[in-house]
Amino acid sequence: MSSASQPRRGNTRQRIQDVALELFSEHGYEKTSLREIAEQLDVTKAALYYHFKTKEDIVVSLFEDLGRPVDELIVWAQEQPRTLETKQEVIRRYHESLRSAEALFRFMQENQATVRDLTIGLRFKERMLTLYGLLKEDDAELVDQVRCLTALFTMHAGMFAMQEMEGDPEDKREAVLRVATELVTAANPPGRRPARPDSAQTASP
Amino acid sequence: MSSASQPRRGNTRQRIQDVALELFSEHGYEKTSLREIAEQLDVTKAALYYHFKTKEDIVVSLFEDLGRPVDELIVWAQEQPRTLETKQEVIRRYHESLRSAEALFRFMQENQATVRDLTIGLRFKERMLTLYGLLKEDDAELVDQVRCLTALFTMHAGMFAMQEMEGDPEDKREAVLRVATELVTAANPPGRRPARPDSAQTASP
Amino acid sequence: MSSASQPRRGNTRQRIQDVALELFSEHGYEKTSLREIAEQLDVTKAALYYHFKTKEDIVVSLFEDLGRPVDELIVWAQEQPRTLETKQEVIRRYHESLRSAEALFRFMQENQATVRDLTIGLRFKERMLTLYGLLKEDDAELVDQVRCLTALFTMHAGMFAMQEMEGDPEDKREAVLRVATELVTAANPPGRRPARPDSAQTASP
Amino acid sequence: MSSASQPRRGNTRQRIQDVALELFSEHGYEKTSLREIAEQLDVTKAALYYHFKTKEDIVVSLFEDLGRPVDELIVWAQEQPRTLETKQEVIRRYHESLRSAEALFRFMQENQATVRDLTIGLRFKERMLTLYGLLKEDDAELVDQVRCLTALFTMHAGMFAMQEMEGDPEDKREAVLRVATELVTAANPPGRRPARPDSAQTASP
DNA sequence: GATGAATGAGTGTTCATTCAT
DNA sequence: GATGAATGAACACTCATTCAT
Repeated sequence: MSSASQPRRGNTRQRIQDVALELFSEHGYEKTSLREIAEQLDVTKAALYYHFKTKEDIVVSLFEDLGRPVDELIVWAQEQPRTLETKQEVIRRYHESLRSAEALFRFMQENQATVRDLTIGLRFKERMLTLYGLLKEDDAELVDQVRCLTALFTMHAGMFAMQEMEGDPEDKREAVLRVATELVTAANPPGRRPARPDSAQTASP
Repeated sequence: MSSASQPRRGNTRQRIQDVALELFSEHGYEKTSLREIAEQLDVTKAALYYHFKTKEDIVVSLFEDLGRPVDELIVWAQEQPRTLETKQEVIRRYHESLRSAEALFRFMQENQATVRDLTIGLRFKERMLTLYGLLKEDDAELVDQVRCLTALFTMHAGMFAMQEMEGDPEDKREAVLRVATELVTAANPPGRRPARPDSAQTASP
Repeated sequence: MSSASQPRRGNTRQRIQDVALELFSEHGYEKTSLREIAEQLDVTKAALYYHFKTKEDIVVSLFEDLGRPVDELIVWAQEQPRTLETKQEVIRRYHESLRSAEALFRFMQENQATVRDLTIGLRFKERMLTLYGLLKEDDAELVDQVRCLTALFTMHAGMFAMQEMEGDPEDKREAVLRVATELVTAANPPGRRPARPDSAQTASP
Repeated sequence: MSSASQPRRGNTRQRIQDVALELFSEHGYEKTSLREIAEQLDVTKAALYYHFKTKEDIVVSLFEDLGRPVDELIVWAQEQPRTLETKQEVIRRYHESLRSAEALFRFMQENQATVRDLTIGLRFKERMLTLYGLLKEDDAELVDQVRCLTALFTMHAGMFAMQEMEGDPEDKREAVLRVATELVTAANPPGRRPARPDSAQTASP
């Protein structure tokens, strides 16, 4: 029942994360200063330091909080049989995770040079490599390796690039998902014969 | 007959570009200071300002010098009939341009948030959109639009991601090219029936 | 009961203003660097920026704080009948204001070229024009207009030039006031006949 | 026969002075950089150094070239009997000198803080004191000293302030001259009784 | 008579961070 | 749970000046 205008009690940490993520993903990490964040929240810079040890720490917390679904997805996938269906499901779930943490992924996509130097850079890279490992065959040919990588990148880069195009957002999202699925399917031929992308609809069994 | 100790030759501008590009692409634009660049060249910061009006101006000059081949490619493509063969050739040539300006494209790929705020951000975006327009059919379906975008992104992102994997660099490059070609081919079906990605070999005429 | 070594009191802002005004009026605005100001205060440059947004902002604050009496004088004068007595009183009070903000006016007098480009340049000019408007008749002849302007300038320029001459400061001040009063009196003839400067003693009724 | 567009032969020194004076008087000495001057002349900064040893040297040369008439006036005046008529003539001639070197005097008027630190600062001050000495009686009372000073300042400050007012420039100039003459006349009473400013028309002998 | 290339010392400004309160 | 006041290190940039050519 608290009035809307007054600063809410215990949610400052969350509000910092929200504002920080918005600014980081909009202007970039380096170009977003703690002063800006503080001003937008109408607190002092020092207040940020009560909740986070450093600027980098804010990013780490965002990565951990918003990236959790992906980690869970990885854990799940590692318990599954490595069939094509599993892989398609990985794509589908990853696509869903991206949607719910869009700003974070946009930030990581557009600030790669920066992120690389941050502590999470390594963790992010490892995560991507793990996902990649889940998608490709162990003895996959080079072209199929590229297909798997591309499947992942499509979802990252594609989504943001698509945003500026016309069309219903849901439709665009689905198109991206379909191409990613297609790629992963093509990269995982049944036995020795490559699967037909056509047969790789988004439809789940 | 110039002494070896004083390199007061006319190549300073070029040397600045080289070092700057190396540092920009390695540590990012914001994290590379003009002091670093100057120190690595063993000149003063002020010397940089003799050759370039601002830090941003260095990037602009790099973009203009190294990006010229792509602009020429675009001019060429616009004069060609918009057949599948032309599009495949666009991919091939673009792939080749990327190779010769690898550091620049890595920089632009990994510093998107920064580049967006630079003057060249807009120009780069326009260039990508033009290329994209050259690849896709006018009335292409959403999925085919995504395929074309992905073809381009694969070459950008894929190349850098691949670098860290094992295998012969030339082989990897070729695999990337093949997937990109495949995607563009699939996005440009003959008549009304969409082509199967599988049938989209790199096969040249 | 605070220890003598750390002057971390709440007067820093004021101290910055004091030192800045002293240096600005002594060496000029451009030739006074923030480093100098900071050093003289034994704080860092960054501390200045905690209290003032920019270098110019320091000047603005000085102008606003020290110039207030003049603004009040203007408000007062605008409520009075526009008689010769009022005008003489304006001169007297303005003369008094100059005394209490001597350094500021010296700064503005000696850095006109600089001040013109500052935000306060316009405000200062407007203030002078308002004062001028309060002194002169609406349909004053050119010569009388010049007399009013000169009355004001005498107080500005005269006071600083006089400082270097010998004689009791109070006497010099009074002489300046007398000439200014004389000029304004001459510029405001009773009816059609110009008043005799002689009759314009500083003596108030 | 030289075309108007091409840089004329031997007049570069003069052109530098012209441009420099214009910029100095418009933006101030410190805010005018040699780069600006060079750019406006379409030569390099180094070219300026062929003609002038330092930036300050440009000002010195301006002061010497444009201020010569005043020095000549002083020489002339020192040979004259120190009568009121001579003094009035000094005012008249000084007024004329100001007109022909308007930009220089505007510069010196508006950059006093700067000029004070320049070599010419002292020379200018001495010149003013000499003029002042020529105008006032040896045993003049304080008020009369102020009148003489004001006479000089009116011509400096008044002229620039008047410029922004409406009215025929020549008329304004004459009004300034008249007030200055009036002041000097009032400061030089016949016998022991002070003259009335009123009786101090610009009337020439 | 002038340029091309450079320097050294400085400028105002911003930043992430600290800490006593 | 947060602030007020400050710091140290850095930054992009500008300036007057120099000198070999």
